[in-house]
Amino acid sequence: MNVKVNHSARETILATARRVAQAHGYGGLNFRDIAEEVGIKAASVYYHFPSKADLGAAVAQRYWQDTKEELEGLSLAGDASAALRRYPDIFRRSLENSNSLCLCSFMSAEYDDLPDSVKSEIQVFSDVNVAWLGKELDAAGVVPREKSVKRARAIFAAISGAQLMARSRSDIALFDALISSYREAGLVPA
Amino acid sequence: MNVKVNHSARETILATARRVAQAHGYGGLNFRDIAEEVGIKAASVYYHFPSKADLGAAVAQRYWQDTKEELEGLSLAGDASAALRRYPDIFRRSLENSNSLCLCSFMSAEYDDLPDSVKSEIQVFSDVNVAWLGKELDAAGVVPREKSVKRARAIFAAISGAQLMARSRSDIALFDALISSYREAGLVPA
DNA sequence: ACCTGAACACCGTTCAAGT
DNA sequence: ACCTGAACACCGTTCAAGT
Repeated sequence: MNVKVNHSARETILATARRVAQAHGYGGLNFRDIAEEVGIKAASVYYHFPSKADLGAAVAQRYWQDTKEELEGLSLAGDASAALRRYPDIFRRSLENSNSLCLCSFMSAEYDDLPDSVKSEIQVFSDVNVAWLGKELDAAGVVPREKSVKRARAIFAAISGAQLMARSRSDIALFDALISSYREAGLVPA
Repeated sequence: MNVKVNHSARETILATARRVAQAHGYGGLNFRDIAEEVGIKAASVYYHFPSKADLGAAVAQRYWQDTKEELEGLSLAGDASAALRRYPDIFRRSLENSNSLCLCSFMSAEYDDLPDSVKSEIQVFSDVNVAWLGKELDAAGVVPREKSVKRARAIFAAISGAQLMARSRSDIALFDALISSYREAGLVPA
């Protein structure tokens, strides 16, 4: 696996903005704070991203691209059942990481206040997740083929909700209990 | 049923703030816009609510109180199975109402930026929902008694997630499909 | 190519002062 | 009791100027 570490200011801005957005949302993103963390001035951020909408869209795009790569890695690491079993861990890791929320969930809440370019990038995020889940559900054969996309959406929504509820209590054990309950009920493959 | 219409400025502020918070979150609450809608000046709002934290906490408290009343009404209207069947409609109605999100979901996303007083009120909201669901699940006998609270939490989290995903697409049919999928999978009583 | 100081318009919030 | 003008701090953005 080729891990690329990029030290350019643009990449540092992107990484910082992503962290901020997962904790405070698009509305909580502000160029002055990001600039301070990166070690440049707010006005300099505009050299790399001409507007807040551009920064937000770039962050959201990178977010789904990274997730897509991670999901592809999951697929390669084992069979479909194993991949599905490990899927919730992606959401768990956000919580482990300073009680962070999925960027897509936060921005879904902020839907009314999002520029169109940001909206469409976060929709790609859920599309990527649903497509991956549908494919793995098909491969695992746990659900009739014609139901796999519908079930994929349900799993994505339910796990997003579990992460949101766990965040509101800063309680990772609650997240685990919710996933376990989804499995017991038969929504999520065990 | 005694419907009380209250015309005091305080009540009008509360109702306006609730609507704004369900669309734009706690961060999106702003005294100038609320004041304009109410017909007073921004500074006057501070007479009724000494700080934004106080307004937020009052809105969140009223929100769970109203929901509690609505749930009690649901319990009285039929047996436990019927009540459980109609539970998702509460979340559906928010979407029908200008694609609004549950206040608790929005504020769970904003957790890091919430005053403690607001945090604790929105936690009461989920407590109220989980307690009601647990009670009805027990009465309906759809799940072993010792699992009813765990299942109640799972249902609440999953339905919250469905509402969030549907909002991000402005698509009520998606909400319906998700709930239907939860029922097919056996998570939510059909 | 990349960065900055300084400024602009705007907004959330505060508070002393009004009636 | 209820409201307001005026001020403050902050934020997104611009731009001429620096290296």
